[in-house]
Amino acid sequence: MGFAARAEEALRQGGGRITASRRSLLKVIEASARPLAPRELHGELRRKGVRIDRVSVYRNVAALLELGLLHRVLGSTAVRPCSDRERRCHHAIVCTRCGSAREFHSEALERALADVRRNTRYRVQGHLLELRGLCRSCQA
Amino acid sequence: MGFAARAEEALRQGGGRITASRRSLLKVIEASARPLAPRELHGELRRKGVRIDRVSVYRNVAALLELGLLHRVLGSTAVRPCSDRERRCHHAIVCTRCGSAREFHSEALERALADVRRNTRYRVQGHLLELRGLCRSCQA
DNA sequence: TTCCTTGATGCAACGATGTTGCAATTGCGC
DNA sequence: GCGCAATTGCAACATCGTTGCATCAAGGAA
Repeated sequence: MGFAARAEEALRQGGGRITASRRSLLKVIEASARPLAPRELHGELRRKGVRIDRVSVYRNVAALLELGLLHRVLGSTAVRPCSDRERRCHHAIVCTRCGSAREFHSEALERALADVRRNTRYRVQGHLLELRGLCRSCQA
Repeated sequence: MGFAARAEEALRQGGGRITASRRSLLKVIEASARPLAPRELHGELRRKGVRIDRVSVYRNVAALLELGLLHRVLGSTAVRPCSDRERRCHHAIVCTRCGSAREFHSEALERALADVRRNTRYRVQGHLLELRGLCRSCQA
């Protein structure tokens, strides 16, 4: 199931409504190969002729983050759809040139993190992890 | 060598000058147990009677980041001193309650990251990693 | 289909944060 | 001390995100 469809379902289940602007927003997020910041989302929508206020973009992005449907790229306000099978711990690698993102999962990494968790005096609640690099096509 | 001393040395080597406000800023950063955002640094300095403009705080923080003397906490503008032995790859764990930060190093983690690096089609350039949790005293 | 409730939107105003240009100041090598 | 250039302070500006409130419209009920 695509991101937009999943999001609509989740919004509905939370007592939300599916408006035209919302649908357009979800479509833009789904269609983008790279994470987009609220202002970029707004610009993209306007370019497409969708008349939507930037406030609504902010509010919708906030709602989608709240529902766990979006991830925020570390150190930026850009967001991207969470992977479909979100239960496992996923991390992302973001292209420093074009901004495209891919999620990955590594058992070894999970084990190493669990290790760190055990060896610290902190009570670990979570972690932020993101790789940076050049994607396949940007390596040319 | 403390952070302030290291920073003064690095600034001097880069052709910089050591002004009174700079010295105070470095002292505040060094003395703080937790990462501070520019506006917090400014507030702290004013509270101490140091007359400094917020613009100067921004410019100095930028310079120190540029020199690799400060780290920025992920997802915030707060900064903290880099560890003295900065050559090894260090990561931080930040207390979600009081904001205090500790650096840590894990061989297993490094190995796991190297593993991920090998298994992706991206040409990895770097990574962002930070743990979140409760420090010893905030667990009470 | 039409009505009605209430969530969603647009607008305007505001607040916080960070930046830039420029004149005045001051560190520091001479 | 002197003078150059780095640094600072000030003011104005740009960006980004938020809030209050009146209006609109989604979608369930009749």
